[in-house]
Amino acid sequence: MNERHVAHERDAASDGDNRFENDERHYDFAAIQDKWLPVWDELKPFRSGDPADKRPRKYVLDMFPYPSGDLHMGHAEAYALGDVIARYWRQQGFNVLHPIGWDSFGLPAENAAIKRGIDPREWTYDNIEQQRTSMRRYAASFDWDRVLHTSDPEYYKWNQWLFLKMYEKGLAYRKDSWVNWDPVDQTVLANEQVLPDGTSERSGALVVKKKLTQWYLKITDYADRLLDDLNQLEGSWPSKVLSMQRNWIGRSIGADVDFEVEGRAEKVTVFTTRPDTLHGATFMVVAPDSELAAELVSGAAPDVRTSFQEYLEFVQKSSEIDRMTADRPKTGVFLNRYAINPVNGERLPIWAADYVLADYGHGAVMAVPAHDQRDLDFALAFDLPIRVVVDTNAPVTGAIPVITAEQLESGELPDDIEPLDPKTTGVALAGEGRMINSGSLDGLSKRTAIQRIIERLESEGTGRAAKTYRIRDWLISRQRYWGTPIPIIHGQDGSLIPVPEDQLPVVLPPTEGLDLQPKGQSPLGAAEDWVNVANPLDGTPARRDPDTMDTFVDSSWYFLRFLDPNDDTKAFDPAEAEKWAPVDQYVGGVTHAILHLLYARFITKVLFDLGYVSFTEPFSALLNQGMVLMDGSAMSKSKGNLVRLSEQLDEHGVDAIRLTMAFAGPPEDDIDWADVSPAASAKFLARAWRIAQDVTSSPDIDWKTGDLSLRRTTHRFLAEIPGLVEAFKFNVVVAKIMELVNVTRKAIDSGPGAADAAVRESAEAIAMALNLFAPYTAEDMWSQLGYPPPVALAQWRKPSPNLLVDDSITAVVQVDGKVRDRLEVSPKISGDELEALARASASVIRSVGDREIVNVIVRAPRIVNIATRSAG
RNA sequence: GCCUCUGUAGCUCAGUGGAAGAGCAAUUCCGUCCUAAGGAAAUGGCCGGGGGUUCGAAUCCCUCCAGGGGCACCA
Repeated sequence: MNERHVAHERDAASDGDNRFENDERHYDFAAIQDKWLPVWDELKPFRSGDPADKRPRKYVLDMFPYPSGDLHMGHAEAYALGDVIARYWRQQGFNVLHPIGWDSFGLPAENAAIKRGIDPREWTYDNIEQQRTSMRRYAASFDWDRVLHTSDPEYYKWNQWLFLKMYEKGLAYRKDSWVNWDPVDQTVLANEQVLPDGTSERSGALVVKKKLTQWYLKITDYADRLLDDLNQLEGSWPSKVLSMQRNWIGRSIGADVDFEVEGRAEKVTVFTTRPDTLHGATFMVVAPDSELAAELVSGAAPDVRTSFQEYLEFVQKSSEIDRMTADRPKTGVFLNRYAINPVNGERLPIWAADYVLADYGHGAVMAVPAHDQRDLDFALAFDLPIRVVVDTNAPVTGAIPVITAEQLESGELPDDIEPLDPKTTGVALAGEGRMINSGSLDGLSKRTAIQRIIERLESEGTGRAAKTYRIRDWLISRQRYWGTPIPIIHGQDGSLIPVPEDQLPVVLPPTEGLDLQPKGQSPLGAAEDWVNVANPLDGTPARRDPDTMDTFVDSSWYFLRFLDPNDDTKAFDPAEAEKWAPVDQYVGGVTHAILHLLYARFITKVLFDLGYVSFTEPFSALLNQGMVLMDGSAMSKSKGNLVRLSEQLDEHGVDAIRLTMAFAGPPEDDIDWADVSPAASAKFLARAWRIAQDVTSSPDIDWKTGDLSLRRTTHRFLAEIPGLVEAFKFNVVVAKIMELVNVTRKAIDSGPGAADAAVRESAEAIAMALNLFAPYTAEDMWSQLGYPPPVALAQWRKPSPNLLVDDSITAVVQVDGKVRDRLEVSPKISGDELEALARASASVIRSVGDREIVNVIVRAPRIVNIATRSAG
C-alpha cells in the first residue's frame, strides 16, 4: 500500500527534486518497469523465427488463454512458471519458441454478447487486447511475432480443412444417437465435457439425454494407440494425468460370448472379462433402455410387458446423479425369457436391470454372482442362484497359501481369511484360486482357465477374445454461433457434400439480424443468406450445416499453427514442424487432463497418419501448475475472496508477484494467496538489487583474485541451479538465490568488501538467476553491473570444477551413535588414518571410558562410529 | 470401496542410510530527523504415531493415524 503510494507520487513528480531521485539505493519497481519494457519492445529478444539462427531449438508452450476479461491470478501463476522454463533454456543457449495466442471461440463470448446486445467479436477482441497489454507488462517472454486467435477466419479455415481431411478418411461421420444435452447452454456436449456427477463441465447444469443426429470424430479408432502411447510419456507427464487418461480410455480385455436365446433366431452376445467363470453364470442381465430389452419383451405376456414398461419409466425418470451413486439397491425386472449357456446348456433367466449400461459392451452381461459383486447384490435381492466356480482358498501354484501350518496347528486363523460362501457373506469372491464345478476347466488357475475357455469358444464358434473400451467417439457439433462452421453442405436429397477446399473458409455470417438466444438449434440456421447455397455438385438449392464445432477442435492442433500463424496457403509447414515439434515442454492446468490433452493427442496421431507430421505425441513433457486459492478455496467474486491481479501488480510490482508465484511451493501444488507474502518478495528483490548497486569492481576484473570462500559458494550455486530448474523445483531455486544474496551481503558488509571480484561474480550470478523470475530487477542489476541488455540472453556460467570441491571436510566421530568429536580432515583421507585420528581424540577416549570397543565403522572422510559394550 | 501422493521449525518447503536444514514470519538489539527501508543476533524440532532392520534411520521394511488427488454399477 505505502509502496504503491510512493511509486505513484514519484511518477507524478519525476522531474521535481524528489529525494528518492537522489537516493540510488532506493528500489523503485515502477520506475524499473517503465525503464525496461520499452527497451525490450525495441530489442525483441524473444523472437525465434530467424532462419539464420544456429542455436539448437526448444519449444516451450503455455496453454493459451480464453479471453474472458483481463488476466487473473491463475494466468499470472501459469505464465510465470512457463516463463521460468523458457528463460532457462535461452540461458542454456537454445533458440526458444515460446508463443502465445488466444482460444477465442466459445460460449462465454456468445453469452456476454447476448446479455449486452453486442457482437461476440467485439467482446472477444476487446478482451484479447486487454490481456495482450497485461501480458506484455507482465514481461512474459513471448515471441510476439507469432500471435494467433482461433476466432480469426485465417485460423478456423484450417479447422475446416482438418475436418474435411478427416471426413475423407471416414474419421468424421454423422450418426443418430443418445447425446448429452446441456439445457442451460442449449447445446450438445462431448462425453468428456460431462463431469462425473452428471453436470456440464461448463455451465454446471444437469445434463440430460436427447436423441439427435450429430457429427462425431472417430477417436475410438485410436483408443489402443492413445492408451499404449501413454507409456512413452511415463516420467515426463504427471502420473496423475496418465492415470486419468488410462481410466478414461478404459480398455478391458476379455471375451465375447454368444448365447442362444429361446425363441429368438439371433444369438445375444455379452462381453466379459472373466470368461473363466462361464460355468458360474446363473442368469443374464440386459440394459433396460437397450433395443435388445425392448425386443425381448415385445412378444411377452401383457403383465410382463407392463412391468417392464413401468421399470423402464422408473429408470428413465431417475436422474443421472441417482444412477451414478454407487451402493444404491439393485433394481430390475424379469423378462420371462431364457438364454442358453453355451458351455453347459443351462437355461439362464434374462432380466433387465439398470446396473447394466446400454452403451457399454453389448448392453448385456452374463451374471456370475459368486464372483462379481454387482451380480451378487442382484442375485441376493431377487433370490437367484449362486454357484461358486473358483475355489479362492485353494492356493494357486506360486501364490502364498492363505493359511499357514502354524495357524492350523494353533487354531489361530487369521480373521481376514476369505470365506467360501458368497451367499451368506454377501461378498463376491474376486480373488485368485482354482476352478471347480467347471467341467474340463476344473483345477486350472484363473489365467489358464481364461485361455482355455477362449480357445474352446473359438473352436465351437460361440465366442472369441475381445476388447472393449469406455471411451466414446467425440461429438463435435454444437448448436451455437461463436465457433467454426462445419464445412458441409446438405443436398436436397439428404446427401452430404463437403465444401470444396478452394471455397474455404466458410466464414461466420455477421450477427446483424440474427437471434443468438440459445433455443436448441443453431442460430446459423436462421441466417438465410448464409445457410442457403447452391449445391457445389449440380447447382441445386442446398443448405449449409448450421452447427459449429466444439472449440476443443480449435485447440487440438494450435501448437502447430504457431510455427507460422500467417501462412495462408496451409495449416502449417511440415518442414517447420520437423524443426520445432513436438512441443518440448507444455505447461498448463490439470483441468485439461482429459479433454484438451486427449483430443490434441488424437489429432496429432491423425495428422501423423495423413503424413503431415513425423511424430505421434504432441507434447513431450507436461507440467501441471496448481491453482491460486484464497483462504483455502477457489477465488470467485461471489465468494468475495477474489484477489485482483492488477491491484497486486500495482502494489508489489510485476517481479514480486512472479517471484511469489514461483516461491510459494512446488509448481504443481495449489497456492493459497493468504499464506504467501508478495511484500516479502518485493523486500527480497530490493535486497538483491542493492547487491548490484554496491558492487564497485568493473566487468573486466579477474575472477581469480576473488575471495575463495564466496567463489566456492557462487560456483556451487552455478552448478546446482540448472538441475533444480529442470526438475521444476523453482521454489528451491528461489531459496538458493536468497541464500546467495545473504552470503554476498555479508561479504560486502563484513567480508572482503564490495570491490572484491568474488562479490561481482556472485552479483552477476544472482542477476542471471533472477532473470528467470524477476526479469525487470534482473535487467536493472545487469545494467548496474555494466552490461548491455538483455540479461535474458546472457549465457549461464559454467562452474569451475576445482571450486566445487572443498579442501577440507568435517568428519564426525560417534560413540554408540552419539556425536563425540568433529575433525577437520582432507577429503582424501584414508579410512585407517581417520580411524587413528578418531581413536586418539580426547573426547572419544573419555566417552569410551572403560567400556570395550566391539566394532568401529569408518566411512572416510565423513564419519567414524565406535560401538562399545560394557566391559564386565 | 480401490489406486495414488503427501505428513520435517509458526508458514512454504529442501534433505532418500552417516552432524536435522533453507527461506519467510515472529523475537531482541543496532541504526535513522520522522516514516518506510537497512544491518546484527538469538530463539524455534519426540522429522505424524508404534514396531522392525542396521554400528547408525527423517531416509529402508511392516503397521496404524491424518490430509490431498484420481477412479468407482464399465461386466
